[in-house]
Amino acid sequence: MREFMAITKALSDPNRVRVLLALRQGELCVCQITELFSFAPSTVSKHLSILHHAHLILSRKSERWVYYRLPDKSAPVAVREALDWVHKSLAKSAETKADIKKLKQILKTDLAVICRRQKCC
Amino acid sequence: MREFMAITKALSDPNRVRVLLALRQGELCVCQITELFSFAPSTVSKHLSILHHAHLILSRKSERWVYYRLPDKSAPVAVREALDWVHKSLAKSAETKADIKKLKQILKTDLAVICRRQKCC
DNA sequence: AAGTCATTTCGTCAAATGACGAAATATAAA
DNA sequence: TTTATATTTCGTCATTTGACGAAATGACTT
Repeated sequence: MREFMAITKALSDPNRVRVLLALRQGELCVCQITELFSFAPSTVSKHLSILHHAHLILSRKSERWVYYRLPDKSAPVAVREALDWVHKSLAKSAETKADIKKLKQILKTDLAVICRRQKCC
Repeated sequence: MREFMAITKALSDPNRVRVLLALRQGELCVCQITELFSFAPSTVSKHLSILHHAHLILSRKSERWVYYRLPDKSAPVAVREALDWVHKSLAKSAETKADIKKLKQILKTDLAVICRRQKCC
């Protein structure tokens, strides 16, 4: 029950759901997600930690960056089913399409450039 | 997206999830659910209205009482999948078993008696 | 037509949530 | 070893949420 509620609470914020849908395109580092959302890095980090706590995403550190990704088949059943449900329900939504479009642009740009950009404005 | 978030927000409170699991036993009226939860009737009513708004439950008025039930196959896909996911994840949990046990006792008692009982203490 | 009763709506209040910026942390670069 | 940089943690604040009781609603009974 506690684990299940961690999942539903994680899914109860639209921006966290957007993260899950964005990660279907492949793993992303915090600054790429921050760029996608136009939120403060600390805000994005908090959202990611809530998703991570619910085991809906996994993290990996490499060089200067922390990457988050969706879990594989070995994830708990409740997690896998939640992720499938989210994707099935929203993959075709306008919001998801817009995010994926913006994400494609972000992925074209060098990581270091994106991160540095977030310092000034 | 809006409909989907209505569902996830509805599922983000454990008491609302408990309602969905209880309704697997068959339709229940507000005072029976109130009895199960030991909350104020107004609180239960609010929870039910949130579930109803997300289309996770249906309502029916008969004689003096309002009955709530789970929807049938004709419900939206996202709703059906959510309900299946909840049930699959929690049907065997300790909390669910305890609720069902208490519910069986409640169902043995006459509706009018239960409702009247909620006036005094 | 008035009264009763189950439920809902409204207003209030404490607690939780989600946003931010500043400071702390940890790792890579110089 | 110092500096730079990406991320996280912390404290603050406005908003939302979930609880309650009181009052309103709406449908049977009488």
